[in-house]
Amino acid sequence: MNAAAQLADNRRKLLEIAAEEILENGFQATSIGDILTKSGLSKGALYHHFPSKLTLGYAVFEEVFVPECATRWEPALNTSDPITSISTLLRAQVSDMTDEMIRLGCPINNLGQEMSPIDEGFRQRINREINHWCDELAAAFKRGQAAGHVKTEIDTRQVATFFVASIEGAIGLAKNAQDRTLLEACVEGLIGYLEGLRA
Amino acid sequence: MNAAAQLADNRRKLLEIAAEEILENGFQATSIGDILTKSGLSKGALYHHFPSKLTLGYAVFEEVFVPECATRWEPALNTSDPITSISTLLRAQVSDMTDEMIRLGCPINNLGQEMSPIDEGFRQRINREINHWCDELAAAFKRGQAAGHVKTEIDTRQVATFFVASIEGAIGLAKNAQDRTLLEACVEGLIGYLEGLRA
DNA sequence: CCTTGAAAACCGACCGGTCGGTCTGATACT
DNA sequence: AGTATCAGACCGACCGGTCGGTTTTCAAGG
Repeated sequence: MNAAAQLADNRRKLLEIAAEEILENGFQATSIGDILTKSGLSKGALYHHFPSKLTLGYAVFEEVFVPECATRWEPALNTSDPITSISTLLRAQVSDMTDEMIRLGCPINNLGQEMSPIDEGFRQRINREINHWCDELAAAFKRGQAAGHVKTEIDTRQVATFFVASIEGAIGLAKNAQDRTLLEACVEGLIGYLEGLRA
Repeated sequence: MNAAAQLADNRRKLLEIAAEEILENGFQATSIGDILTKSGLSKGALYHHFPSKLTLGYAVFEEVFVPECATRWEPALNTSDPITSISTLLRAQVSDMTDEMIRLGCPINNLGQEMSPIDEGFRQRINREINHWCDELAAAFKRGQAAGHVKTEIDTRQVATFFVASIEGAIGLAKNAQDRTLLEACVEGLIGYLEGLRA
């Protein structure tokens, strides 16, 4: 491996291990020392790549959590029949979730709940991302309306917001209970709601 | 004030200040030192009443957060027309929420999201409480069915679970955005869903 | 092809400070 | 006198972050 690749590799390793630790313990309770031990790298290496713990946290959010999430949801958005495609993806995502994922919940929402009230940098990043999802979802519903699959009288943006809230709430409930059946129940409730929006 | 009353008073003061700190910073990031400073009491006093920080946290949950929450929701549950009474209470609760409450979110859900994956004691307490809400809500819907106000074909327990998840998710979204209009939008979405359950 | 020099990358001992928790007394009530 | 109720000095562990020094890399000059 050449030097540039090694360099990028070390940075990536730090990011991914930090992501694991943050997902498991939250940002504040994540220890730099633990990240170093797990990665086998030194404190010098970490602080060479990231000027502070906070900066590392922002990078984890933007370079690990957000892309992960985008990959997961994109397939459902570019269709003319969003209610069907979203319902299908929803069920598939839930049944694909490991018990570990149930236990840990949504990385982005976790971070938001922990950090939004106490760090404006996190808050803005997370808020921007959630708005982005709502926008995309609302656009998908609008396309559904144009294609005649979705009732025209609904406020697409409001429906999108309610959808995101319900999903995040459902993941949170299942995380507390460590019980995927809770998540399944909520998803069926949500799908029932969506079906009510069909034209 | 006699001695016994003073004693109980000190314990209560510690509980309430600890509750404020936990709500603001989360449990792990809450410092015993800060609680002592704010209360004007000493470390000796705190560790006389509570053997550990964790025990204090459990007590805050059971003696502050849970009763607060119960007071807030009980009025909507003992009626024959739950959809109407819940919708009314929901709108009232949201418009009564201060900006501070929007910023901080739901104490119980906050604690659950932070502590459930890493402390079984918190997890069980929180899970028990959430189950209790779902039970009460489901019972209210059942009474609504018996009174002919709610569709008989719905699974009341599933609806109750979805309801709780959506509320918690909505509070979480509004907390991230620090924007009560998000909460209002979600509540209208949820009320729309409930209206669809009318017999 | 080799040497060289400076910059990039990395190392880990160390720092001040904070943490939760303990312990020894002092005080006040019974 | 004896016991419940503190007060606060103190403890070791750990925290994020710094810093002086070492190694690696790589282009330029010969």
